[in-house]
Amino acid sequence: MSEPVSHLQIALTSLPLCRQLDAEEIDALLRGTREHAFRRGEMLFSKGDPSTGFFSIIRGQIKLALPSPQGGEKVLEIMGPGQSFGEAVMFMEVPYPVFAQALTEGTALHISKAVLFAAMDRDPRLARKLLAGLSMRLHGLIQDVEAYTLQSARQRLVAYLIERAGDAPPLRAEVRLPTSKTVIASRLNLTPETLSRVLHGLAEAGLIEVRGRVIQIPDLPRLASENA
Amino acid sequence: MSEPVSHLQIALTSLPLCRQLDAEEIDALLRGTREHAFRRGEMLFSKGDPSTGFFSIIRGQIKLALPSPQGGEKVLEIMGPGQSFGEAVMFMEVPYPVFAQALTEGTALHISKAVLFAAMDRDPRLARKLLAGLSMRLHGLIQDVEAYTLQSARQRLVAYLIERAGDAPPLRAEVRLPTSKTVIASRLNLTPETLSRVLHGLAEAGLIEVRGRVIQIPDLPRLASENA
DNA sequence: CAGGCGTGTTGACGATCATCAAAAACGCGG
DNA sequence: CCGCGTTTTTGATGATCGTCAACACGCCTG
Repeated sequence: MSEPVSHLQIALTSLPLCRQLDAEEIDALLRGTREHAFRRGEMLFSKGDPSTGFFSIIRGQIKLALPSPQGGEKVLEIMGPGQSFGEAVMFMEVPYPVFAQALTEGTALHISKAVLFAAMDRDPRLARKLLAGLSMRLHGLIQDVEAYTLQSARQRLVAYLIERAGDAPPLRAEVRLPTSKTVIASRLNLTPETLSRVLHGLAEAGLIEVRGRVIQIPDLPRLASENA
Repeated sequence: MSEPVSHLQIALTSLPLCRQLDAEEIDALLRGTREHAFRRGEMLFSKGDPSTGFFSIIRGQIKLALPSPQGGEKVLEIMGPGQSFGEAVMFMEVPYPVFAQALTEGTALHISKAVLFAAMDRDPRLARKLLAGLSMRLHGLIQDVEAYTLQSARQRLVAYLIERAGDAPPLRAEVRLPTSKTVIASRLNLTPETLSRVLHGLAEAGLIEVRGRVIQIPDLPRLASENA
């Protein structure tokens, strides 16, 4: 009666969305789930594509971004293992408003709209989880708007560093940038040049020490007090 | 057996969220619904307040905004009759990330979290509707971020006018600004001075004609082509 | 080890938009 | 129709940040 437990099953079960789901539901979802290995630079989907389900990252990094008219781009989110994206578009009749491109090689799960909707009808907890997830996403976006419209370049960078520092020790905290400074800059709505200068400025003020992608923060509270 | 139909019942039934709900569910929601009359300038809730439910506007206008450190504010949304807000915070354990202030006198419904959650457990369509609503909200915010980060003041204003024009005749379209130019400016992330100048510029280019809060657009496609 | 590409830095310059100040126009109640 | 407060406009000035160009650096390959 019992099938061998695949690594897909394990991956699916460990999704936040799927916690509390019984084995039968997991199996049902599994039937609409495909593993997708991606290469660095690969487009998971483009802006304007129709949605067929949502993605969850197993390994590697993916960026969500908007193309700019002049051929550039604006990075909205840098996502890593355990994070998922593309849920919201499933519930609308519009195509993707952003594109998704791999920053590194890696693998992702694609869960089809059909099996998810079917599972939602059987287990109302799934809908609740999705609502919670979308709400968090919405909240994050509002914070981004707040940053873009109300804060200076320096304030945005400081806020980003502090968020990344998380619960590191308040003294001698260390932050490792998740990807290239160019991408980080776009995420913070800066040019690479401006990011470089602001980092330099913070270092000159003794608030941080930069060594490549690793940034030392000798006094986290003092850095935080910059952002009054 | 049948109660008199209150105006609250009518208001609730006409909510997009409540379409397709049977009379019993409406009555259940009704028990957690309160009517709230508000005056111009009244705060419905402040940033940091805990959520107890969501709001739906019956009559009047309400703005959602972020306070700025220097005492100013950034308007996120200008909402009118039929629109609702505050759904997302119900699904998180965090307080409101924005505040809501009345732009005019009016009335709103407040539907308590408790009765809504109970109704959701009985009717899965409610959850589906909420998911659709939140998804639209998310989509709108992404468009806002796109506008703030990728477009100039002029482009944002043109896009706003075109959106407001909706399906008006392509020639001789007329747009009425929903509120004061100061509030519109903040919504578009401009100062009132800049809004005034950009309006002037568009008028000078023959793209629009401004008479107070009424804006004539002699050639909608030509205005749209401004935003390449 | 040379060459080359992607990434990051630095400097000079400029454009867009905010700020400050003041006048003008509008709306509304008396 | 007048007066007064609010909203909007206009002008002068300036700050922040983007643009363009050149260069440094690491890293990988041939």
